[in-house]
Amino acid sequence: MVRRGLASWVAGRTIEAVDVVDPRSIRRHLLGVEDFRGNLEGAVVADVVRRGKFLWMPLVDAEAAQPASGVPDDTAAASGTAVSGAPQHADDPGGQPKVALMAHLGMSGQLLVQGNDAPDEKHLKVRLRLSPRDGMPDQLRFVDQRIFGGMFVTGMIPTVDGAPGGMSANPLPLIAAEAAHIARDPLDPAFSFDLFFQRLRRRKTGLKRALLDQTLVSGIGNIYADEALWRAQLHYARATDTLRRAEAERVLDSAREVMEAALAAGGTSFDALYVNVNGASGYFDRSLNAYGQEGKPCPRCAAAGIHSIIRREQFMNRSAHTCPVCQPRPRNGRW
DNA sequence: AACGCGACCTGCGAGC
DNA sequence: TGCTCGCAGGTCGCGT
Repeated sequence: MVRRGLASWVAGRTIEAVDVVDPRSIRRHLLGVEDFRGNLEGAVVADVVRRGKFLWMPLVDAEAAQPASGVPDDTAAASGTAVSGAPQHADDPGGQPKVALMAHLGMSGQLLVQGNDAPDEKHLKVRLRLSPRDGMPDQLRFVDQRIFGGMFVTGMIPTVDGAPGGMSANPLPLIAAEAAHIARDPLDPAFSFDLFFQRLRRRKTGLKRALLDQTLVSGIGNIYADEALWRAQLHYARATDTLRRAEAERVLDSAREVMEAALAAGGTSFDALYVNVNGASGYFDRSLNAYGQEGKPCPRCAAAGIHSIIRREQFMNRSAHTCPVCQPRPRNGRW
């Protein structure tokens, strides 16, 4: 929903100019702000791809544009090997993408498509001026209150499994190098439950810890984890090596439901395109059953006429919210 | 391999 | 009223 919306606005358009309003948001681009701009200006956005909380835009050269420069040699070489043999991108005027503009939205980041007359947002960090297109605003803005997120340019490398790198309309078996260590998220069509379950069972850890490990499954943060566990009626400390297949399916299905509900609420709330990986505050306000509900009745138990109060515990320097009745703590690390 | 923890950053609410 | 303080979140990197 989020990514699809963005792609329809920006894919195929040239980045004509880049304003870095706050260089702190370019922190992870090691070659600096000037190199960041140099890589983007003149490039064409080929697509918008998402994996977990990373969202990137593969870039191709405009036919008359200067080649991108300043990309580290190792990533350039890696992407070079990927080019041969990969299928040609249908809408790609300049060959296979070698680099991508990466955005991580962190906690509070947003990508906004805005017209030139829209006033700057208070926390505007980066402004991309796009080539004009009829009926569409001309700016893509990165807005971030807390600077947990950021933008940078990274190389494109082949995916390990040969499947598309992430969720996209025009998938290529390439992935932005900085996201290559991130597992597919449960909404990705190429997500493999079998692979996930196999790796989960081999872990000797607790279920929530595993859900938060982005190298095992991505897109699930503290809030989604608590909500998914509540829906699946599983405790956060449940040992992963005792988890039955049906239980793992249940918690993943629950995570999908939570993610979809949050994305649906977040992707449609503004006229201008509004992207916020955290999901809509509206969704959080209305639909949370466990997270942040300490001291309130468990909705499921209440519906069954049972009195039970959501409990909050310290966990991983964060918090874990559970219903003591319908998410009982496992005994002996087992059930 | 698993895991804990500090750092990063800023708005907000609690407490004084 | 105005101040300080602690907390919240995702990710990374380091130490164990």
